[in-house]
Amino acid sequence: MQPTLGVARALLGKTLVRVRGSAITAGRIVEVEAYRGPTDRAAHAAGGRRTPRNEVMWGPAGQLYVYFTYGMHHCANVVTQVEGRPEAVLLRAVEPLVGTTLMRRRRAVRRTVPPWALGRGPGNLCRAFAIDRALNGETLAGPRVFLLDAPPVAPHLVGISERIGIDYAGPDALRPWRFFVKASPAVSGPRRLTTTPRRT
DNA sequence: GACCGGATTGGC
DNA sequence: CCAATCCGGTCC
Repeated sequence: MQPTLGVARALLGKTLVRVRGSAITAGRIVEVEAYRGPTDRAAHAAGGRRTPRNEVMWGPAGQLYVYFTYGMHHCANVVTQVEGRPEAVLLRAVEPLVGTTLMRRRRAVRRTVPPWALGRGPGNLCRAFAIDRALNGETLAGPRVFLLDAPPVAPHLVGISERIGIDYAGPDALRPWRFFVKASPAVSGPRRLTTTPRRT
């Protein structure tokens, strides 16, 4: 089983596809973050916490872990390890490829918002792709959500930084577990690098 | 059962 | 900088 940092890195460039009835949206994953089980204070499974909300994280790899936060946003993760080992990769941004009109309607944004911004940020991504808790535990090989494989993004094109929005995590807030495609306009948050890209 | 704060976002 | 707006986690 590939380590979660490797999965995160490998997810960059792949296409996320969402099918709902006849409606199809798809986008290229350009920003992700790794969250690693009990020892990661930023993770929902920090300290070994196992609750109804994060139960899917404790399950096998290849499922979607979707949670609701700030009273209004959903965040989607890919579970990455075997049962009993709660690690996941948060999908933070995609570049829309298919269904931009539908994404715009779901987002309910003004026409001045450019297409490349429709999947920028974890909450916006979920809204554009109609991902909510109904998809928590959904397999990523299923009819409603799946990934299309793609060659890895070349290391020199990948930025690495601290994860966003986890200041409460103490020293773990500094871990360089965010990966993004440097050239993509759809990347959310700062592009400052804390680490030089390397093999993972 | 109460209380606190969030893996966010957009507007001022 | 800050409000929005529910829910989950924690502790009583």
